[in-house]
Amino acid sequence: MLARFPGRIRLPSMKAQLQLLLSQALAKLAADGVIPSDQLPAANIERTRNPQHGDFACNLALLLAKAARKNPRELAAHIVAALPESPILKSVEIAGPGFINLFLTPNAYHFVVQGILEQGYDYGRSLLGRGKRVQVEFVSANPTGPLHVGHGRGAAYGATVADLLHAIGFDVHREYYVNDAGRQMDILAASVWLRYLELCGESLSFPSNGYRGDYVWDIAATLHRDHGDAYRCAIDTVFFEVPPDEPAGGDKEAHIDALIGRARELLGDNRYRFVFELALNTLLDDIRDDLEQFGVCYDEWYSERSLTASGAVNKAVERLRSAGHLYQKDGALWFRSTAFGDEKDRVIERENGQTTYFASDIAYHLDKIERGFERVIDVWGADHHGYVPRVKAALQALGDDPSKLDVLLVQFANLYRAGEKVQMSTRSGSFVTLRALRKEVGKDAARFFYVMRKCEQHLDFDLDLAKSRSAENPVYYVQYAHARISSVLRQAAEKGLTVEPSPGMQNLQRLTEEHELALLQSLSRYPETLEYAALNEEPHQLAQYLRELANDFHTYYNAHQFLVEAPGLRDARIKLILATRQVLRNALNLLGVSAPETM
RNA sequence: GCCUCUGUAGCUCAGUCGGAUAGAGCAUCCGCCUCCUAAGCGGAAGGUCGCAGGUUCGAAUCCUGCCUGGGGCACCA
Repeated sequence: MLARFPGRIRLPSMKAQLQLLLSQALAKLAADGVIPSDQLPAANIERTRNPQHGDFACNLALLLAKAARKNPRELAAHIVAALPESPILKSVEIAGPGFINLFLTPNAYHFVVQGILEQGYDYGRSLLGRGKRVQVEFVSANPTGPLHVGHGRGAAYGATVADLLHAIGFDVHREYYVNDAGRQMDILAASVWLRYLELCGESLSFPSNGYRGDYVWDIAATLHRDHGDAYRCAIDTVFFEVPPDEPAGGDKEAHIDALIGRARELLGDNRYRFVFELALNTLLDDIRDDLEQFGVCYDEWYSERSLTASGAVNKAVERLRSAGHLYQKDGALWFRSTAFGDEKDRVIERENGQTTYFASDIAYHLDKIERGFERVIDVWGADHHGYVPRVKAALQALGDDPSKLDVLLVQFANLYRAGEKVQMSTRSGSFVTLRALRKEVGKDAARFFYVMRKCEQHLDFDLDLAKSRSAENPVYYVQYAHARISSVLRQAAEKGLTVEPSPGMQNLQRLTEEHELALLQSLSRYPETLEYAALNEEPHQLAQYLRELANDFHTYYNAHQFLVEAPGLRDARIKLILATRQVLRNALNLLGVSAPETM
């Protein structure tokens, strides 16, 4: 669905047009021998903060002065002289130590409105990524319980990064790695079975290390409703010779492991498998549904178990072995990851013969590379950061380029209600689920708030603010701008005022008010903002931009009437706000936030 | 102890891979609706960019050291 590859040729953005002019100037100077022709720098320009410095400023002369053996101002004069003519360039000035300040014509901005109206949904999108294949793996929470608010941040962040990359022309593959193997899943299966036994009327002491959430009861109830006593065993046989639990002075791990073993033994393979699958599928369905309602979709759900079944894990282990990176110690099989920068070696296969989670992960990442992704992005919780060096070490040991893998670490999100931090703990089961958060603040606010901060920042999520229908709430603020424009357009239609269908330039030249120029300037910034946000995996840049754009619009709204008598000016203003609405839509859409027509 | 993220206005945070006078939103104070949604707008005030050195034309940004806070250092996933 989202894999649709952008087909339409887009106009270069305002910034790209200027950069082209500057690189042409540089090429000319290089040909004339004014500057060294080797390693020409990219023609970087930036928006100025001070309008007296023009619309864009360029520091090329400062950067090249040394290599050209000229003083910066002199070199700047050469660059300016070499600049080709352009209809968007009004004037050029050399300022300060050697900055080249570029002043644009009013028409340059009027072209922007025209471009937005012509390109619509595609405005801001580009082909920069050249269809390069990128995989983005995110959330990948264990299906041992519903998603909580921490996963929510990874979901919003990962989905937005993927959408941003797609928007600038990458071929993006979104993937969820399902940890459907391993001990945690067995603990879940055992927990469900024990709750089921309780529903059958058995009384028992629930293991301290088992899963205690209500959803475990729900799955057990399903099992009991559909299958009656078919999975029931006498409680004495279940706990017979099981080592004591922690509260009874024993070891909780040994206790739960023994219970898992007993479940397998008493139920037999088929019946155990059934309980296990019921639990897994119920939770996976729940997670899938949860994410879907959060506007987060995947191209693939990749099963950890399939890696073992297909022999991929063994293959990865064998490749490491034959390359001489494995050794035996203390009965276990170790990977010498320290040879590739990790701080200690890691176990691949445990003493009991089972491969570790790490072994699966090596196989998984090897598989990602083998599937032909030129770039692999993993979005992990920051608590997993210690895991990065060993995965990269494995890729390197296998002869792959570890720099293809980019691990983005997302810091924790704390919820605040009435100024107080909401206490959460997995152990007590008191964590807040993503579903509950969505129900409380809505999808739009949740998506927006999650990506408002850069991912390495701890996020303080103010629930009251997210719910408030006021100007302080950035989501409402931005959405309100969209609704306001829609409202104006409705009234224009009611009054029978039509907009010229052609996005022609004539009337746009009437846009000369200060507020209009500010709005035009913001609209022109959208493509470069999107590109920057995507390349740096920083959705918050887009959120920030939306607030600024909405602010420019609200200011304009308060200062001027749009539906004025003069038809030419009215047409121009309507086009301007139409363009504004389009950009608001495009950006909100990329963040997974709706753009309402009314509020 | 080691690794990692963080420290910018009273609070929450931006700051475009080194640029010109460090920005925004809250909160505080002062203003703006007979007018397209006041869920809005304008203005004022607010700063030793954690601290100390270094790199250079130029540092909130890069390097080193120290301090503060979060997280991580399993034959768990």
